[in-house]
Amino acid sequence: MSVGGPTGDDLVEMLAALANPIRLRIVATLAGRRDYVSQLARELGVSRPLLHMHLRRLEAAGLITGRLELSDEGKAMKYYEVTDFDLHLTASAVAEAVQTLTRPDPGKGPAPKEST
Amino acid sequence: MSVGGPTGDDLVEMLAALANPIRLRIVATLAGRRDYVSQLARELGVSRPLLHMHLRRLEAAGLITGRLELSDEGKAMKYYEVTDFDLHLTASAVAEAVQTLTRPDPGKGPAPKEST
DNA sequence: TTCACGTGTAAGGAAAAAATGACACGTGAA
DNA sequence: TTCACGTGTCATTTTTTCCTTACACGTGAA
Repeated sequence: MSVGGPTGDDLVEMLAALANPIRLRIVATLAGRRDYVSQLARELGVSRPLLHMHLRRLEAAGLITGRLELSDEGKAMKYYEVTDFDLHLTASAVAEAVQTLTRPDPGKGPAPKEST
Repeated sequence: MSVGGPTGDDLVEMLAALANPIRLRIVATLAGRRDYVSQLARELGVSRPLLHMHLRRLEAAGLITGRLELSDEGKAMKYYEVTDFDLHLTASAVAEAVQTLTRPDPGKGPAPKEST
């Protein structure tokens, strides 16, 4: 059971990628049909540079993929589409993923001991 | 079916709450047994003020709950435990949640139009 | 009283994320 | 050539998070 899921680090990256209104809307939009950057920017009402950053983040997390294509008019269009990710989050799933966390991120020392 | 899931805003909050190594480890730890703040801080190797902040964030997202109890020695102990949340994330689930997003967060105007 | 251990919060700085604006480059059509 | 539309990046500012330090309060035991 439990698809084994992503590693702890990957999970954090995916969650961080989804934990943003704009990126959530990007995923939602691409869930219906693939789209190219400029068009997507217009539909979402965000600037291209900003959209570009969000797209990179989503793609880095493996939630969307983009590829450059040439339109009939010879223009380079970058089309993005969603990958069919499937994250099932429960406390136990999190517990499992945490075992593969390589960024404990605190100083890794025993503890910051404060009162001694 | 599809539990109907949380609203878009709630989803963003939950995702943001989970998108952090420390908070993920908190959830993982509490998935096994409930625990009180100071003890949890020692186990995770983080300072109490820091843990406190993370706990608040998790509780605000509805992923954990805490209640103050009096120990036999009369000390006030705040015990936290995980709620049995169950988030199923797919592109279509995101698309559904986005419909209830109240923080489009961009200026809400049509678009920043840049070249015209 | 003092110490150990529990609770909590407020102030301030460092670091990361989000957002904007100004660029540069390429192509087809007027 | 110039315009419209596509691609991309870099530099900078604004905003959020994250984290530490320091403090305050309460109780039981030495």
